[in-house]
Amino acid sequence: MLRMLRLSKRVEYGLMALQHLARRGEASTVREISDQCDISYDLLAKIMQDLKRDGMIDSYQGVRGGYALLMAPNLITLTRVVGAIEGDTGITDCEAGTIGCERSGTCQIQGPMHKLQETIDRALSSVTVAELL
Amino acid sequence: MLRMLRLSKRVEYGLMALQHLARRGEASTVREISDQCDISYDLLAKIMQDLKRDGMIDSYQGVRGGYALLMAPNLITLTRVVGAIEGDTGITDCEAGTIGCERSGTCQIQGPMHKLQETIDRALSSVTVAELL
DNA sequence: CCGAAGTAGGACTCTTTTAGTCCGACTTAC
DNA sequence: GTAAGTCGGACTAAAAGAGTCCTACTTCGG
Repeated sequence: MLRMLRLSKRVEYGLMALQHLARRGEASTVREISDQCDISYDLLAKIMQDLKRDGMIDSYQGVRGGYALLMAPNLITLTRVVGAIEGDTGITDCEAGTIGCERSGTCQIQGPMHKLQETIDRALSSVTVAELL
Repeated sequence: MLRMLRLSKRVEYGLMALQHLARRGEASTVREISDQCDISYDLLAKIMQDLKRDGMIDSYQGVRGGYALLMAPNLITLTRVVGAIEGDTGITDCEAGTIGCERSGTCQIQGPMHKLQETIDRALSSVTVAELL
């Protein structure tokens, strides 16, 4: 019913996958992870590509290929995972900073919303993959 | 483009309306607020009803009617506004607690997500309408 | 050098949520 | 009794989210 203020499934799946990689010390295939975590293979495959593009994991192609962590789990913040998978987010249009909010002249809640945004960012950056283990 | 982890427009509008009511000491009509804040009249009308149902504002019907604050601005938390307008929210399906997450047996990130949820709740309850003035 | 097991990635489709509109009813001051 | 309000249901349109499909390209092992 409600989706506001919610993490996307893709971010959830990304976190699960990172957790899996961190627990297992070595590389895993998408199939392995999608089976164990019960996630759609195709969907997870895309997410892994996003995470790789960001640089927090690396990929090995061909048979016997897979993905492996490239950073220490305690250095991978939730902020970074969200950024890698979804691009920049923000509590409001303003904060997301995509296109200028057309109400910016009249809007009287920008300041407080900005402060709230900072608080939430702090919350997100305080959680790392290490916390998931 | 992106809506994840974002406040809904309805919550934004609700906050603007509450701010308006708090600044003006007396009752305002929906029309007044929707004009000044540049919000769709029909949409805002619905939101005001939600806020009233919650008890943070009261309504006066008939000509010369309108809405007025029923609580001190510093007692109206963002948590409460979100609750009044959207019902319960949560960072994940689990946390929203609507229906049991079908992955609850396998899911390995519940615990940490719960902690994150608490942090975000704390952030939301630390902001009140008084901060918007 | 071929095939199986991988990753890479574009283009879709289906569903849910959000935002916003429309309309008719009820209430009350003048 | 009518104009200016709130009340509230039903509806539509647009966008985001979740997931699928299909065709490459890469590489190990026989």
